Amino acid sequence: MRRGGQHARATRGASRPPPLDDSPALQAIWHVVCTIPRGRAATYGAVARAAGFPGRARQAGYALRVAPAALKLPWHRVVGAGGRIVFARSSRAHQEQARRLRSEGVRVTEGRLERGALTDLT
DNA sequence: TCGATGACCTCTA
DNA sequence: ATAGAGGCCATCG
Repeated sequence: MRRGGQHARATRGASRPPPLDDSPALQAIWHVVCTIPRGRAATYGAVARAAGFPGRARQAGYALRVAPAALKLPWHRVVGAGGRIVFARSSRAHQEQARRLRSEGVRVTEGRLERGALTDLT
């Protein structure tokens, strides 16, 4: 992928945690997403943490965003803190995510998942 | 190089 | 419950 054709190799400072744009990092996140059991959901933060990137929830979202459709990830099982669907209520993605979750037996009301649907991946 | 922009989170008030 | 401030970091113009 590498959307803009930009190439970013370089400066892997040993001072900072490993960069996310490395394929292994993306795969680690994608893998974690695959481990979320059917009928449950995990937050972006939990996914990032489980993949070895605590505090980088935002990057978990990025990983999902750039994930090849061919991977067929259960992306709908990843939600915002507190079990909130992050997409705008009016958006197509929001409805699609709610639809998929409900089809797995998860109750979704007003963009919120029922308490208990969340798993911390620990 | 910089500033803005996100499928985000946590803490305070 | 809502709002703001900080923090995080890859991408893009």
